[in-house]
Amino acid sequence: MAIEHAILVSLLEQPGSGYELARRFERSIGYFWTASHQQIYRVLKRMENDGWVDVRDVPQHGRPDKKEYSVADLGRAALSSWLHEPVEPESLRHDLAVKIRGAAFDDPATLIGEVERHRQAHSERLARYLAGEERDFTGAEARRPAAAPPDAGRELQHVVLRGGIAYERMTLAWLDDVLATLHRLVPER
Amino acid sequence: MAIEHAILVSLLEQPGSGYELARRFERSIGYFWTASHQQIYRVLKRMENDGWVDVRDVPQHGRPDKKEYSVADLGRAALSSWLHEPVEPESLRHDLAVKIRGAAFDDPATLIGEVERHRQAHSERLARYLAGEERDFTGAEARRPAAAPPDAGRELQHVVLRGGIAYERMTLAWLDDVLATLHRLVPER
DNA sequence: CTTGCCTATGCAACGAGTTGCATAGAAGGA
DNA sequence: TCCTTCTATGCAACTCGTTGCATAGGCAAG
Repeated sequence: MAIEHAILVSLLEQPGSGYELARRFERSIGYFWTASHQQIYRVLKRMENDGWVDVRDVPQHGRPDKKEYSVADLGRAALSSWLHEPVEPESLRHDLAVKIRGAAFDDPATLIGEVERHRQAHSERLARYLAGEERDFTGAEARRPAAAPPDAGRELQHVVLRGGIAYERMTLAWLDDVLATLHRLVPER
Repeated sequence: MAIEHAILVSLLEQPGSGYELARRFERSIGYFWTASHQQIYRVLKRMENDGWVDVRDVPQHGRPDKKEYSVADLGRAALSSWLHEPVEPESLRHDLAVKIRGAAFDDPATLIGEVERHRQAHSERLARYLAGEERDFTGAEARRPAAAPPDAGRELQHVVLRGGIAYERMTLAWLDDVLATLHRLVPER
């Protein structure tokens, strides 16, 4: 119900093509909302028909032309009205949790490798988030003169990123808990 | 890709009807995997056709008869093979994060009420989880004689619940961070 | 020179999930 | 008495998201 809105936000932060949006969804925006390029193209077309976005053909040399999308007035209005209506607090879809409870009816040892894999993946995500934070928010380069006006967009992007960091840290701690529990249940004789 | 597996785990823990499963999905299992009754009935029918579950008609007095499902050998095998194959580390779908970044292009003040609502909902979830932990795992009633064999299923259910608790605590702390950030951006003059 | 990757856009088919509606008897409160 | 809630099962329509495939030029490595 909200891919449109994620795209609107991303295009407001920076206009771009479907392809560029797809890459952003692999990075910043995608940290808390994923989308494949097929889906993005389909939704962009619908948004164009609804007058939410404007398109501009951008010829390029050495690579295919692209269509640069930007947010139209109708799109801005749609985003605004969505921001004013309540959304449900999210609920988790956690395959791994199902597997862990399922392990009671199988050999818990088979899960150890899987949990370690997830731990690795989350550890890499955390490293990426922290690098992004250092680069964009807390690094020396990122610091601006004290007189500069506080930038609401920057502040809000940062607090969302802090959420991602907190999530990954919590998940890593939990996965360690899971591993300790599994090792207790499977004493390697 | 895994509602079937969540149902199999739930039925292995305790056989039951579609209606009972739907209620479990509102409680324990549903803490990390949600499903509506319509979906559950549809999937149960498919699982029955595939021979993953057995059905038994249970006549009741004073209320409609029910169909009690239990896991068949094929279902157990399907669960086992799923447990042995890797799943992708989950990625978040967080409407609120999109809204927060979107607030940069609208009035951030409108979000404060929404964030407080989410805070309230997560606070209630945490209270429910903690009550469940006290009741089933750490309470005096729950304690069993030291000589009792360690129950793998119980241990695994508990570590999953600890994950839910950690998630809610982390989310509450983050929402406080978000609220502080929003109040900083909207100094109520 | 061929193989594979990167940019760039898109269709078609399928599967998963949501929303709305329907049925039906029993129990309990206004 | 009527209205709502609870138990219990299910269909139909729709939207959302994934997977597989297709096209096509440029660029770099082997």
